[in-house]
Amino acid sequence: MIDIAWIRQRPDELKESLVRRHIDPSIVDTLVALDEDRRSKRTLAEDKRAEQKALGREIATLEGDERISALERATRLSEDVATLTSDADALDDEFMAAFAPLPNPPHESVPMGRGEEDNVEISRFGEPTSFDFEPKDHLELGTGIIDAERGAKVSGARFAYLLGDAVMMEFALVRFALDRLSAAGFTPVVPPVLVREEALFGTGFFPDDDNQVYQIPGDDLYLVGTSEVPLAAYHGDEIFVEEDLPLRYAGFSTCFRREAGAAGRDTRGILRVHQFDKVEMFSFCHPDRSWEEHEFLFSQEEALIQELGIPYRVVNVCTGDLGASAAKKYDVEAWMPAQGKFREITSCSNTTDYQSRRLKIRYKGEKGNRLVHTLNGTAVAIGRMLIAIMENNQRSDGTVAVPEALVPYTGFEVFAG
RNA sequence: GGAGAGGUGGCCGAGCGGUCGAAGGCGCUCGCCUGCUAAGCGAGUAGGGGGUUAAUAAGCCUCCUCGAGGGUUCAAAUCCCUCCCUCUCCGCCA
Repeated sequence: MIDIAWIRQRPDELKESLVRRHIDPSIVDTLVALDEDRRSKRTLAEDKRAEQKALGREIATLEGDERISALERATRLSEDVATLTSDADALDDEFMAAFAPLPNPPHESVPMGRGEEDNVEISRFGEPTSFDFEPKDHLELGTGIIDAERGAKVSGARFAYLLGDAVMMEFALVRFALDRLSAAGFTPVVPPVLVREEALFGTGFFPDDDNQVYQIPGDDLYLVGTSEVPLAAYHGDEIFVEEDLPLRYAGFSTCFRREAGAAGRDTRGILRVHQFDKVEMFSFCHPDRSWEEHEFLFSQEEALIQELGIPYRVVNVCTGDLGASAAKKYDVEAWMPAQGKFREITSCSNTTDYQSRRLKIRYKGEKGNRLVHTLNGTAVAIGRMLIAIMENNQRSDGTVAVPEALVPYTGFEVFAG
């Protein structure tokens, strides 16, 4: 959720930011009018309520006829307060329903664009891997350690079993990421993956993306698509001491995504599945320093991929491809030899105060309590990283070389499907 | 799953229908005092919304919040209902 002050003080600026995101800016005029309306209604209701409270106090001191006539007046007042209040509430609801979905204004450095194709490449690392043989894809390489067929039998499409060395690789990657991130000041966390609706609303996934989320109907719980959700909500409704910022966490969790609307896309292998594990960075940071923090998180992200030796490029995600909560986002796209393409493998966002406002996460500063900024970035998305490693490090005999940095964690240097 | 107890400010804890956003204590902040420290004295110390203002400076006015949401009442922290959470005992369990 954005700051209401935008509506009141800088409506034109807000319109511009909506235009950049290809959203009809006329909503702003509606909201300005609605906002004035609701405030004047609220004032009316509050004045009447103040009157009621004053009379109530008086009644306590009255006796006899005086009391009786005061009670009569109070009854009428009470009715007035009830109607005025419910009118004001209705206007508030109407306003919030239109206001809450407004997306975070993009940072000035975010490129204009409609969709993924307009993201702007800003850097590259390494060279796309070349082979003197026909490279295989991860399924061919992992016939015995990635079982998508039985995954489908048991759970349906987009589910897979990981076995044997693939599992060892997963835990090696997790431990590798956690070790590096701990050293950089991140606290490792294993969060709950089943959360209440408020956590999803607070992080901006609801109401916009609710069709991507698995629900547990009997218990009013939802399976998270990323540990960003429980990590952000972890400090919900809290007020930090300014000196404690930034607070950095590295969450490990399974992630569940319905992938609604992705039917037919990336159906082969484990690139796009309903369930995968991921190490995610999350930071609660001082609002004046969130852009530095964004670069910092991203540098951690790059350091991990570089150490694993995967060729990649970085894109600055354009306005049309940015989620509602992000003011800016970098995606890392790893080179996928079997596809001959760069594919998204991690992403790193500054959501500024969009989440903290909804989740009420503040710090106590000299000028009073202010909202913190929150940021998130993928450290390692296991499935996709596994694909990148297998496909880039494959050898002509169908085996895969373990990246040097991972060998201390796997205990083996080569594996085969 | 069964039985019981409870959720009040940074913390402890009183209040059980009106003058209570809330006694008292601890902690913290500022000041005073004191060779230093400790002790002592005085003042202050929840969050949020709206209004006033050039101002998300101070101040002032006002509303909301005593786990959440409903209800009763002229009036609710206090009474009733639902839900959430915590604790104790029993059962079950990785």
